[in-house]
Amino acid sequence: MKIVFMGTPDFAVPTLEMLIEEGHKIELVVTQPDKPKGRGNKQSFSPIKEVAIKHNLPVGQPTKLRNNTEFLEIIKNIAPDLIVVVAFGQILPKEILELPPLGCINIHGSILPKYRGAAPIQWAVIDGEHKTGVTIMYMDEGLDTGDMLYKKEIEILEEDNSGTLFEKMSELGKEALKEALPAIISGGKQRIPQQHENATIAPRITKSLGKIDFNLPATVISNLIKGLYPWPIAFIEYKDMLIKIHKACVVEEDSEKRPGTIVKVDKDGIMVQTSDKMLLLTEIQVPNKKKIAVSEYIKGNVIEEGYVL
RNA sequence: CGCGGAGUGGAGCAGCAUGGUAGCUCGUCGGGCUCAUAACCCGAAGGUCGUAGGUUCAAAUCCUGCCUCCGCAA
Repeated sequence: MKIVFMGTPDFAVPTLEMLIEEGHKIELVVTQPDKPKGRGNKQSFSPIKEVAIKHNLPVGQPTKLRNNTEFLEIIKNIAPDLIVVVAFGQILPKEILELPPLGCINIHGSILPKYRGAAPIQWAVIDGEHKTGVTIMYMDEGLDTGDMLYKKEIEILEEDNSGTLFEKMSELGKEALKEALPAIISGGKQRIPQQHENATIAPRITKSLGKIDFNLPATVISNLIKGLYPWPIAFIEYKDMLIKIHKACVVEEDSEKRPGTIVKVDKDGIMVQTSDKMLLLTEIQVPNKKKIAVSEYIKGNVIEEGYVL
């Protein structure tokens, strides 16, 4: 069986490695073009490209797929039986979707039809969901609207953030696909249409989401901080400084001060009043510096108690 | 040539424009107070100020090269 794999970030890596280990013939690995990255703008490969190179697999990096006849020809010549797409970052045009006899399969990071779109994992954390999962689905022309085939759930723990959940779910996605593969190869008899009326959208995360509003309840803010970790990181404005908040926890106490008031600063962290309880900021980052525990930061810097954020 | 920041006792920082005894907070060690303590008081140890040169009577501080680290943007 000939497979074309499309994917880009770390999230897709376990799945690609699984397909290789299972002995499937990967005819082509498609990933996003190399981009200048890091200090000095050095060119860098996507994690998926790294894996492809390691296994001597051919790599394709089209800038766009839509109206790209050249790339379409390449795929046609390969004549894949199946295309597997994991966090690829581009919409597949109809011509490609219709090409493989076994279809185009996608691993999506939510229990569809909830959280369709670019950032399902982050939004599940931000919304304070207690569980989420992955869905294996047949792709169609819509945004994560295709027929479903298999699901696998996972609990979102108190200590989870988007980063930890990403790691767990990339493994979960791999397992789900592994388990669903026999059904896919046999022709996909169990297509389950989505209940479109229950769909919700998880749009791309932007930095501006990260501004913390202390007029919200502590739990909501805590979820936001966890959902935006490890990127783009929630932040506060303190005296003309943007301070990123990497980690924080809810404290079950109410100081009855105005929301946003810095109630106390010590080695445990920065205690801030919210609309209900208090939030203890424990790991922060000031401009041009790396992230640091508050207990370290206050050894040489001052955070003013009583200041209102 | 993407933009920018930084290298000072174990940690986090100040000092540098106006060169001249190396300072602060924390930690460590010793002692004291206390029923007790991560609290408080007293004391101590610990630094070739990244590196190589230059200017100078004198350089953490001014000049030049080099090394290393970090943040942002994507």
